[in-house]
Amino acid sequence: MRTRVKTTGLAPLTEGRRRGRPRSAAAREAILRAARDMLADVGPSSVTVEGIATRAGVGKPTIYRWWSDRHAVVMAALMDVEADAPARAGRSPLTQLRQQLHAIAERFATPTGRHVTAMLAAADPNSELSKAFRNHFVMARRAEGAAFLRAAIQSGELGRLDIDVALDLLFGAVFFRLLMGHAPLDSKFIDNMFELALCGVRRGTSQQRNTKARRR
Amino acid sequence: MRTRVKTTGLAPLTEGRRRGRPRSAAAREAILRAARDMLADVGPSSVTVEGIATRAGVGKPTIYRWWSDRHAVVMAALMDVEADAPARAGRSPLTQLRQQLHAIAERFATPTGRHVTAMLAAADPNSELSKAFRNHFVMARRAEGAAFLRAAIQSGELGRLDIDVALDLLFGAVFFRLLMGHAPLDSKFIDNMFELALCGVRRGTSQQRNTKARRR
Amino acid sequence: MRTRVKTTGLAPLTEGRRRGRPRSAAAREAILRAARDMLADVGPSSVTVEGIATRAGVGKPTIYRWWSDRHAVVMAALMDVEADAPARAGRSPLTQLRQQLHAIAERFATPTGRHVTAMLAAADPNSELSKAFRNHFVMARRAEGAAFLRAAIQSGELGRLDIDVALDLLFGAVFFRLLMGHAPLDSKFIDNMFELALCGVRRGTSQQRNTKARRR
Amino acid sequence: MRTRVKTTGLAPLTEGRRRGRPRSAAAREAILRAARDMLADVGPSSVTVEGIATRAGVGKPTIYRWWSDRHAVVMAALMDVEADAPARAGRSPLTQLRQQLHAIAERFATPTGRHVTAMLAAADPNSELSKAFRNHFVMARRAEGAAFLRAAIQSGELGRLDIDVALDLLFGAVFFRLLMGHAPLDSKFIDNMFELALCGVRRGTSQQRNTKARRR
DNA sequence: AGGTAAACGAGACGGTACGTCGCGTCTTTCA
DNA sequence: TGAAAGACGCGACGTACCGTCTCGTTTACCT
Repeated sequence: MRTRVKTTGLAPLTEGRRRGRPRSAAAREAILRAARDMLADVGPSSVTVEGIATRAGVGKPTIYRWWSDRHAVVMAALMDVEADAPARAGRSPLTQLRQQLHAIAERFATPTGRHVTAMLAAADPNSELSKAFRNHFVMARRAEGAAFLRAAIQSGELGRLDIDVALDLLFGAVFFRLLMGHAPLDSKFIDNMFELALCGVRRGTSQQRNTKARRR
Repeated sequence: MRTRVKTTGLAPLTEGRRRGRPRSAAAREAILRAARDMLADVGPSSVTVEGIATRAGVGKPTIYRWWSDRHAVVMAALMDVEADAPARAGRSPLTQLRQQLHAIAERFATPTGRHVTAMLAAADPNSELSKAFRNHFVMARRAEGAAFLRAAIQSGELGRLDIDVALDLLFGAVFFRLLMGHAPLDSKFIDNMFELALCGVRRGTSQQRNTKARRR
Repeated sequence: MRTRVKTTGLAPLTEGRRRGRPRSAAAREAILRAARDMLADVGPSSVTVEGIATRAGVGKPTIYRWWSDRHAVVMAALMDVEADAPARAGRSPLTQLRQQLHAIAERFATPTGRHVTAMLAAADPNSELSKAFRNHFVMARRAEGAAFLRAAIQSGELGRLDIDVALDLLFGAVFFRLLMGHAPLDSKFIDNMFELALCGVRRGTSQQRNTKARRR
Repeated sequence: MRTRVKTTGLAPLTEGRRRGRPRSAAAREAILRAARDMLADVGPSSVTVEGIATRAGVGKPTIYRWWSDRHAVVMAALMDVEADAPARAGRSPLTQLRQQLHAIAERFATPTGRHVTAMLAAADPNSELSKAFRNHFVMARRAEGAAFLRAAIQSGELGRLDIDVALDLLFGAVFFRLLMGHAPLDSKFIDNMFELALCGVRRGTSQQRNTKARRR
């Protein structure tokens, strides 16, 4: 039989040592590297399977052995950006959360970041891959953010609030600027936005300071 | 010379009566109608120029006379969705703003709405058409929202705040759920999100009342 | 009614003075001139109606007012090559015939001549226009040749022979070399061919004399 | 690299076993068969690549892998008519030559024969393909005829003559009637033409007999 | 001298076919 | 037996011309 499991480029061919020549991990890496390079040049919708194959010095069928279709390869290539988020050692949970938002903004403000955003929006929202993609890029961060928020509530920095709603406010604002591009996604915006979103449930005196700082 | 101005389907060939046979507005309409119909069926990336031409009873070159490529036609078709604006006759500016957010959520929750969102994110962010597209769909609403916010501040319903930041919080949260799909974009969410975003700058006691009133 | 007589570019719009603006003979000439120029550049199959119209500074419909389709215009343009027939003032009818063959060879050896030959062969053999074309170019010459042959028989230069057959031999040989291009269509060939074709029915001793005389 | 050798449908992809999937000879045959069928229906200028592809159950690009453009495919299809030349077992070389001319006339008098003639004349006379085409169809026969003529001279049936000139007379006459269509290309014409062309260099008594037979 | 009807240039129209590109599959040979 | 090479069927792309159809303008004739 010819059919073979597609690993979607995520799982590392476990399943207990097959017979015959093993799949070339080198080929897989070359493919991803080529795809990443091309993405940087031309954007996701202009990356072609044939282009990747040529650039990676690989046959097209080898690509299709690992991924089910063009979309999947491109997504995999985008997922492969370095794992970032080097464990911000901040003071308070709230400060850590704010720093995280800054980091995200920086990360996605690059051309590649734009491509990721584009793929996020363009893909069939119901596909398994698309979900994995969203999960990998956004929801994982959002989960981090949730931890910070919970910690802040625990520590008394914040009053009671719906964590999901708060996260969507914060992350939404960031990605909205990213997608629309109507105004710069700079650190000032993040601070202001952060402040406004949470000022109603803030405890302590940092509130006033920040509110002043925000004034233009 | 052969080259001719593409009007990007927006401008109506003004510039003072050209020579030769005028372009057929009927053909243009038929094209857009056909494109819109196909969009509803299959999604933006599966709409083909040949399909549109056939369905509209139009030659392919006529399509390319009006728009420069496939992308442009599809965008134009999506822009053509009825201008809605149901003239929310709300009480206070803040209520009106909240109702607007509900309306947007409803609108974009449809398949066509998803398509619009996909195109918004997928298109080359620097292209003229893409900007027009974003402007037409999102920024126009955002501008409406800005008016409500200003009115609310004027009327004393809200304290001082940075309007741009507030808008990106509100709209960002809506589109974030739309894109990520990690949680439902229901009216409860919108109320809660609205509440949290503005609770820090709210005046009076309307807070509790609104939250209850919105329950269905 | 809109329909109008196509004159096939031959008849000069007689039929008793129509009303309205008369057709512009200048436009007609410009069209033919443009077509002829383009023929010389690129060959019959690459001459386009749009090209002619542009080059002649004329609208396409004006072309179609005079001729029914592309083919007809091109043919008309080819027909328009000057009527030549330099009135060979030869001695004997046979010499005149031979000189005629030389003249034809010279005429058709040009690029335009090749184009004429191509059209001769390529056109639908049953169309009216195609017949007129063949008639104009080849059969008219052949008729001239027939006269020479008849005169030669009358004068006793030639014995009895089937004139049609003899003409097809002579003209066929010329056009065969023209089309096939396997060997040069030079004057030596024509002399030799002429000699061989008729040597069986020749009277007198003119045979040797002619062969020598023709040497260059 | 993407570019690939076009074999012009003549050479059989030899050159020492290429890598990758070999070109499908079956597809090539199907293409030619489809093209030949369509030629019989509609004539060379109405045969379309898309039509061939559909009829042959083949993708358009496959056609362009074998031939460079429409023209080349049609020519190849015409070349593919069965190799004929049923080895005329005649008596004398001269009789064999005459029979050959009859055979040619018969062959080219069919619609397909007309198409061949049309292509012969219409194609760019300098292209490689065009030369091959002429060679295949006409010059190969002419070479056969040359052999007959040489044999006839050797055997004393004919006196000395320029073989090239004689061949162009004979073949020219046949193709002239074919192209011009001013008179039927029947067997009587061929006999008469044959007689007249060679009567001057004929030996023996067959001359008179034939000459009488020719009279109408 | 003015009307008026046809021809004019320009160029958009519905079509058809072109030749190309990319998809995802298949069939070879090579390592 | 996996991988490179690359041909395959498919189908859409964007372009070139075809021959027809408006447009607004020009030009000669005919009151």
